[in-house]
Amino acid sequence: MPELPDVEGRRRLFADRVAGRRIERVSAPDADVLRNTSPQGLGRALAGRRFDEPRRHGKWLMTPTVDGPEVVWHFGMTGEFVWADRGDDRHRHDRAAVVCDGGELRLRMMRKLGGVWLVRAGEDAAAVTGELGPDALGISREAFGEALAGRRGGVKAALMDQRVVAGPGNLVVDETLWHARLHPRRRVGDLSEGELRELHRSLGDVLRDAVAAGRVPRRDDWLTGVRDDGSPSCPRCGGPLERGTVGQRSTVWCPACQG
DNA sequence: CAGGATGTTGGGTC
DNA sequence: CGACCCAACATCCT
Repeated sequence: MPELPDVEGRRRLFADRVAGRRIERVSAPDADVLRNTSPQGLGRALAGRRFDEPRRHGKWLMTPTVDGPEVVWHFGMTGEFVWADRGDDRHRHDRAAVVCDGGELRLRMMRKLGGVWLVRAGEDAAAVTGELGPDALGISREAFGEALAGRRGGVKAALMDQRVVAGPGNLVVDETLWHARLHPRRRVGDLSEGELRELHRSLGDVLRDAVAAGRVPRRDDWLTGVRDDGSPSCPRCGGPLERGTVGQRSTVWCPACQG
């Protein structure tokens, strides 16, 4: 699930339940999800410290400790946080846990595509995340225009590129293009000023509603609610939706609405 | 059994 | 360098 709204939901869980807690130790039955450290290394770096307020950039979550190192999380396609009582039975996909006073934070992740990184004080989380464009949530019309300026490829590929704007994933991008009535294969350079404005507005609408839901919601009046149907119909015009591959990703769009 | 799934990286080509 | 394509990663589901 994890696209920007899903990661924002995890950030909120962390802020509500984990920030301020004293860290006792780390356990990682699947040590390979710790990408640049070991269970022992992470435990030594964190034990005795307290988590500070988390922040998010795109699909990345940064959870600093007070005056100490920070932990950087990426959820891949299947990762989530679970706040559990200490010692509760582990789910088979609980890959790592940070044991705190009063509970433990689990990283539950079926496919191990995400991971956990340790960023020591003085190091830069950007070395882990790589280059990221401006966060897509609340991005201004001006910053959005600058991010897309000079792009020669298709609009779906551009919005999926985390170096252009950070946060949108496959579902959010399809949803945004459907809201904006733009075909996913349109070239960025061919979009009119009005179409760019509509694209920016749609991205904001989709992200705002999804963030409020704490995840990308399945809604009957959105593409998300029908895109997995056998023969999906457009929630707007009722016509048949089309499926294909755009920008190397499975894509759904309405051939009647999206010109 | 084959193929696909909300993500990213690293390789290669033009 | 930019755009695009593919394979790989790990696991479950249809």
